[in-house]
Amino acid sequence: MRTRSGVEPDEAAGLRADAVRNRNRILEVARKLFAERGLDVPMAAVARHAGVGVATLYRRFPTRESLITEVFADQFAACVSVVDDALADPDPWRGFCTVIERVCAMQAVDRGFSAAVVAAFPGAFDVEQERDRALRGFAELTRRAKENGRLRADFAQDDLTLLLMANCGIIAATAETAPAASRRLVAYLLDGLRAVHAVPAKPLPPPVPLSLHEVFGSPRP
Amino acid sequence: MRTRSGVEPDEAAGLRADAVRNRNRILEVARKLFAERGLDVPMAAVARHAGVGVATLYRRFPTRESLITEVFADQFAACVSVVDDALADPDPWRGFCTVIERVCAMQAVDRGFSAAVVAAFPGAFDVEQERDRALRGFAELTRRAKENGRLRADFAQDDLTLLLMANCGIIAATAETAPAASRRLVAYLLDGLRAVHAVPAKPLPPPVPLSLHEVFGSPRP
DNA sequence: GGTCAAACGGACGGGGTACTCCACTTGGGC
DNA sequence: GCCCAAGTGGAGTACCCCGTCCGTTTGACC
Repeated sequence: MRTRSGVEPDEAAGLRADAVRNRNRILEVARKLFAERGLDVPMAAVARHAGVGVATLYRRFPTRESLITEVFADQFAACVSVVDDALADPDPWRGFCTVIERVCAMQAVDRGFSAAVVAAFPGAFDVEQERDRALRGFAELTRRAKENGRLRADFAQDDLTLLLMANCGIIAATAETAPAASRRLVAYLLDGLRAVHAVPAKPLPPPVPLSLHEVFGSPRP
Repeated sequence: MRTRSGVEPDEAAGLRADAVRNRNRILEVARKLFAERGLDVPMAAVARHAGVGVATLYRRFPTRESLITEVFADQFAACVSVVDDALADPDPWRGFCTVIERVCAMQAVDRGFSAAVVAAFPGAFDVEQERDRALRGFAELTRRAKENGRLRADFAQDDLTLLLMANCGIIAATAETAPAASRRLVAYLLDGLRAVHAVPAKPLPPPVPLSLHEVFGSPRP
């Protein structure tokens, strides 16, 4: 798993020593606040908790999104490697389940990450790139799992998004029980996603094309 | 289904004619705005669209919650009768499915109602009472459906809440496609809820006690 | 140690929302 | 038609949040 700890490689290059220190404190604090309270923590609160003026925060991260994408870069990278691991599993169905279980679990312990996954900023180069890579990998995984006969054939790519949105809903409405609640939802869903050879239930309603960032598209006239 | 149209029975009693008129316009407008934009529409916006001063709005509905509960009273009542209908169905599993499908569909066409169901204000006499009645009916329904062997035995009461929260998550993250997306989620979930006689999947994680209003419990220090 | 660009912090203007106050208007009983 | 309590609208207050500006401090290179 690729990580960002150690000497900051790229973004912090050329910064003065105190600036790097502050930058790290900001990221650390933001990570914690986002995890606890979600993505709409006031910028001023982040600055205050980091023991830093707002100006410093804004100089390092001109927009809230830039802060968010940097904060969750590790987690997004982790998602990619979750998919990679799963692709290495000889049992594609087990791999498929693992991906969903692990990503949902990551969402459950971090309100901010949960929301970030669903919002999934267009324009954040890094994130977009990694997301696409993860999605391609996941597509391959579903292909194999269907071929293998364990995943129902009418599963659509966009159903992953559906699932993550649903999980996000549970996490948003839930406090310390989020992980347990999420696990239970996931268990039901995975059960619904199995190709059962018993009586097939009614045919599935048609798949829905879902972009991971149409959250921003809600009309506010 | 009990409805509130016609001459306002209780809440509007003793009001002057123009006051009643304004009250209705407020409710009408609020219903539309909540449905489109969710529950956090500014009170001033409601007043403006209703062609009324803010003071008028606040005199009739001192708190936002009082407005919300009044606006969605019909829908909550409709939920009760959905459950009642389902209890009348000789096939308890079909009844069970119908309840979930219909309530989720109601959520899907109304962002505000979707959020209101999950928030489900403690202290709103009416709503609390109706909710409990609906929950009791639903409990009876699940009992019968399990006895009948079509609903998996490890289904817990609180799983309904889980399901509604998940559905709410999809609706919040989705625009005009909400109903279609919701239908698909529900189909998967109901499939996962069936008692399949084929290979049983892994045992379910333990049930989670969920109150329908712990949304307000998120700590903000 | 001296220099200076980089970095800093807090004050500030702009915009938005919740809720109240008060001078004016009006419905409806007489 | 008169009267007055009920009703009304909009201005006003008190927040909270975003993002910038500017006078001051400090790290790093000489």
